[in-house]
Amino acid sequence: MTNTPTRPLTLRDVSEASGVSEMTVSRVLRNRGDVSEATRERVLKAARELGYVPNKIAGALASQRVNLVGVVIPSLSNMVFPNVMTGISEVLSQTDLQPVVGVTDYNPETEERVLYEMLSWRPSGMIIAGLEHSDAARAMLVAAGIPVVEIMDVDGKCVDSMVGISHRRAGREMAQAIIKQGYSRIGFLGTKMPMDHRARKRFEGFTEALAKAGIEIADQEFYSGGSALLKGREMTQEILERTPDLDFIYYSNDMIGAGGMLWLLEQGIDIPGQIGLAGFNGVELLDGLPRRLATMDACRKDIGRKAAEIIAARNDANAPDPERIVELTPKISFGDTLKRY
Amino acid sequence: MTNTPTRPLTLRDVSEASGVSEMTVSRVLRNRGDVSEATRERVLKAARELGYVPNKIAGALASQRVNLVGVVIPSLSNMVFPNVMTGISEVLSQTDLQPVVGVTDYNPETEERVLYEMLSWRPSGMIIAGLEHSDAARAMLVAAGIPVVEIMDVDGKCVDSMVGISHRRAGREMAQAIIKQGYSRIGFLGTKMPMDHRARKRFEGFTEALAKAGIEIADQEFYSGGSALLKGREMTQEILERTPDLDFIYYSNDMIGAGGMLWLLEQGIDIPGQIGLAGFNGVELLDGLPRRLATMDACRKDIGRKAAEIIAARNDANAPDPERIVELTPKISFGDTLKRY
DNA sequence: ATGAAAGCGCTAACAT
DNA sequence: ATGTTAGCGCTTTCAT
Repeated sequence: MTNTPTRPLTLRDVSEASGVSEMTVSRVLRNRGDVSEATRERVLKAARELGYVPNKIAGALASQRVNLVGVVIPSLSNMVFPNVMTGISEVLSQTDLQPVVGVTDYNPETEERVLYEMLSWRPSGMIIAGLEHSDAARAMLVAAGIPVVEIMDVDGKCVDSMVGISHRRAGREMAQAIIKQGYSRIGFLGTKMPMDHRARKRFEGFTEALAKAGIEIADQEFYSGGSALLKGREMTQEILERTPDLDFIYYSNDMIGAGGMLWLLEQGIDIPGQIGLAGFNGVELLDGLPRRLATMDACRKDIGRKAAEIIAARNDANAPDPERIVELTPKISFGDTLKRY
Repeated sequence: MTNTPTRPLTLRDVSEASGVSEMTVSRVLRNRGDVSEATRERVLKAARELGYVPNKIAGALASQRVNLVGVVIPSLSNMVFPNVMTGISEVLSQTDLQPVVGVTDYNPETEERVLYEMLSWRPSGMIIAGLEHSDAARAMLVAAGIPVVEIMDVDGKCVDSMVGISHRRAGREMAQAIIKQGYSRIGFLGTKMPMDHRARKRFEGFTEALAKAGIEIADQEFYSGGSALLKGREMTQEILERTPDLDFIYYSNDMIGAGGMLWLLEQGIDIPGQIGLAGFNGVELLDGLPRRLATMDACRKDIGRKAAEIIAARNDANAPDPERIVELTPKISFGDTLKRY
């Protein structure tokens, strides 16, 4: 503030400026231990006037404590993970912990690298999307010796703890609801992402439940890249040209579902009478569409919140040990695109 | 890998396991200095088998170098900043620098806190959205003595460098295009966010250009919260009930513009004949809508890329000094909702 | 090509 | 209530 330092300021600078030992300055700045109000103010004043910003690197090394929580997610380009982040932030902001985000692009090697980088900062906890990781990644997570919460999915084994929904079950339940409403010529449109294990599990659950009712997917197609809304529009047209007698389309996410819905409405097709539609996610973004798409909420914010609570509890010596496995249960919203009795 | 350590591993552990001094282990792990191939391999093997992850905290303290770049942005809940992040990541991934994201929720106090936290980790550079910051925040940025790039906006003074577009000009140019096409009863629908200075500047540029043509905004309204698409729908209905003779609506972002468009199409209103529409941002997300909304690309990814390039160059002693001020120039896409000759 | 010593800027633990 | 000492786990620098 007073001058432009060429060298970053240290505790020592504040100590000298205030005439108080480094240790006491440190105490004041961290609100730790007893410090008289007088010294306290002198120190604060000096720190403020110098524009001192503590060096957390040194602090972390000395205290062996880092108030960072690593969050490893596959993508930021749909609303799913930002919503999860919101839940995480809401909870962590009540503690002294801070989230640090890393993005993997659904790439296992990138995930490994991101994880390695994060762990090398010795965070207090780790939140990571999915249950599928390379052996090396899993080994790192174990060796880190910190609380690890794997999120989004509970269909599998976790390293330490997990919070999520069963995507297999989600797929199954949607299939059951569709069958129950009398649909039988069912198509599927999804993303071509071999590494999106949750989408895969939903699809598996979906086909499995159909099979149990003696129904097979009548047609299906997978896309990659491009605007989801546009892809939904295009693919819906294509699949119906190829298989005109479909009476239902299940989409792997709400965005392509919305694209399909808009196209069908333009064609004057009766939804959900002539053809029914459902997506997945419960994207608030789409609330303003002409019809509400049938969907299933993935509990994104709750997942983030719960995961952060687990990390926070495990970092708090006084807190009771939290549950290690938390399964949330999404429910179907029928919206306007899935018949109901 | 071999056993589950209760204490994090250190260089010393690798040193002992490989029978090589800590210093040499450090050299191997960082690919620095001359190390014989033989020792090199012994060290790598030991490190791998132990599952050693270096402690960057100690490394950073000793070397006085942190390969982190702080990125401070207001929000993750629309696609704008994720797009910026993509550009930043693309460039930084070619260097040894890593982005660390902080979110301010358009709140100056939060921004100050996030900034303080980040700077306390002594990052190698800082990218921060906007030119408007509290005095304290600005002082911290200056005192940090690191490259700082303020992004998104160039209408103002920067601390150190800036990359963005002129939102005032963007608003002006949209107004001029609208006038040129003969529209004259113009309404505005926007977000109520006093801290979104860029939206404010666009609005100011817009009204200013209208004024120059002797036109005043015929009606306007601001909203906050909720689904943008839905708000666009509702507000469009409201503004037209209140002011039925509007022949154009300018929206502060594409999402509410899309909501408005959908509603107008449902009403059977002729777009862009009876009423023209324009938004702002160029959201790819919306490509699949029945009509393409007129808009202006905010150059989000390029802004991220350019900002990261500046940081990277300034961290590279061999690189030439980059330009400190970069103004990108968005252009209008007329889409299907703004008449053209 | 390898090692030894010093110290980065803090905080824990122990005085006083 | 305040100060002193000894590291935290690395890297820099200087030997060898």
